[in-house]
Amino acid sequence: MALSHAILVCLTERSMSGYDLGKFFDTSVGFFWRATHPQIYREMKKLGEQGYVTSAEEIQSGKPNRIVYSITDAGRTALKEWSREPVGPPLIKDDLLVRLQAIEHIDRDALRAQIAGRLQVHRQQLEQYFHIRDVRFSDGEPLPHDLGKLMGLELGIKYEKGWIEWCEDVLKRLG
Amino acid sequence: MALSHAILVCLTERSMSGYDLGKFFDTSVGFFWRATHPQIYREMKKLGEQGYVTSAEEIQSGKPNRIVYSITDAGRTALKEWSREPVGPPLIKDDLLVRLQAIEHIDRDALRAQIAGRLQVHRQQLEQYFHIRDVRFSDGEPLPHDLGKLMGLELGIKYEKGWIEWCEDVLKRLG
DNA sequence: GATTTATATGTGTATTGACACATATATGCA
DNA sequence: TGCATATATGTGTCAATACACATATAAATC
Repeated sequence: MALSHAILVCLTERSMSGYDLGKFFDTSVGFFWRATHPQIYREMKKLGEQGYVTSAEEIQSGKPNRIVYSITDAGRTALKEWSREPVGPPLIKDDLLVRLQAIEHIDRDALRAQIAGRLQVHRQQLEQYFHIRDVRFSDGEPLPHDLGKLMGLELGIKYEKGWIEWCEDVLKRLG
Repeated sequence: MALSHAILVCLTERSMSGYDLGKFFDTSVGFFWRATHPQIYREMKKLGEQGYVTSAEEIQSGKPNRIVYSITDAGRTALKEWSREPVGPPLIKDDLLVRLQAIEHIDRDALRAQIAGRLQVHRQQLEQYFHIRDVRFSDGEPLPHDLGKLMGLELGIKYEKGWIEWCEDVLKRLG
C-alpha cells in the first residue's frame, strides 16, 4: 500500500513523468523505500484511475512522448489521511547479516570480500548524502517544508557512519 | 530466495519444528530478515523436497505432533555455496521516513506521536539486544562459532542507539 | 560506421510476501 | 462456565515485488 503514497510524496515536490520519478526516487524516498520502474509505471496508472493524479501527455519530436503526472487535491487529501494511520516497524532485509549468523558454515574469504564490498557501498552512500546536504542545506536554517528531508538525511548519515565503523571493525577482527 | 537460506542458518544451530523456528527467528536472523509462520511452514516443506532438511514426527500425547526438521549435508553444502554468491544491498522499507519527506503535507501531531512510538520500539529492541548480549556473551571472548552472532548484535546495538538519538533530537525540533 | 548509454514507456510472468481463516488441545484466569 | 492465550500446523488467496523482455529514438563514444 505504501508505494502509492511514496509516489504521491514525490509528486508534492513537483509534477513528473514516470521516468523522472524513477530517477527522483533514487535520490529521495528511494533511500527508505525501493521501487523498480515497472512498479512505478503500473502504480501511477492506478493512481490516475483513483483520481489521485492527473496525467498530461507532452508531445516531443523524435523522442517518445512524456506522460507528466501531477498530484490532485484528492491525492493530497489521501496523503493526509494516510499520515494519520499508524506506521509499521522499519523493515530490514540483509543477506550479509543472515550469513554472519552461521559464520562457521560459510566461506570465510567470501565473507571478508562481501564486507569489504559493503563498506564501499556505505562510503559511497555517505558521500551522496553529504553531497545532497551541501547543495540543498548549506545555507543556514532549512525552509519549513525542507525540514523533514533534512532530518531524514541526518538519519541516513548516522546510519551510514554506523555501518562504515562496523565494517572497518569487523574486517580487522576477521583478520 | 534467501528465506530458505535463513531457515537453513537457523537449523545449523539446532534441529527445530516449524513453530520453534518461528520463535527462534524472532530472536536471531529475524532481526535482519522477517518471515511469517505460513511462510516458514511452506518453505520448510520445500526444503524437505529439495533434500536440504529431513523431518521426523515427534509423537505427543494430547497436543498435536511436532514435526522436527534437521539440516542435511546437502543443506550444509547449499549454505556454503550460497555464501559465495554476491550479497545484495540491505533493503530498507520505512513508512515513517517516507512521510517525513512530505512534512508540509502530513498531519504534524500524528507524526510526533508516531516518532514517539517509534522511539519506544527502538528502546525496547535495544533492551532485547542488551539482554541477549548479557546472557550469551557476558563471559569474555566469544566462541568462534558465536563470533558472527556477536558482531551482528553489535551492529544491531549501534543501529538502535542511532535511532534513539535521532528520535529524541527530532522530537525536540518538532516542538 | 558500429556500439554503448541515456531517454522514455511499457508487458508478461514468476516468485515472495501478507493476512485471514481453519483446526485441535491444554492451561490459566476471571 | 466462559474466555483468552499458548502450543502446533497448516490452507487459501490476493497484493507486492522482481526480473526478463519489448520498443523506439538520440547522443556520445570508439
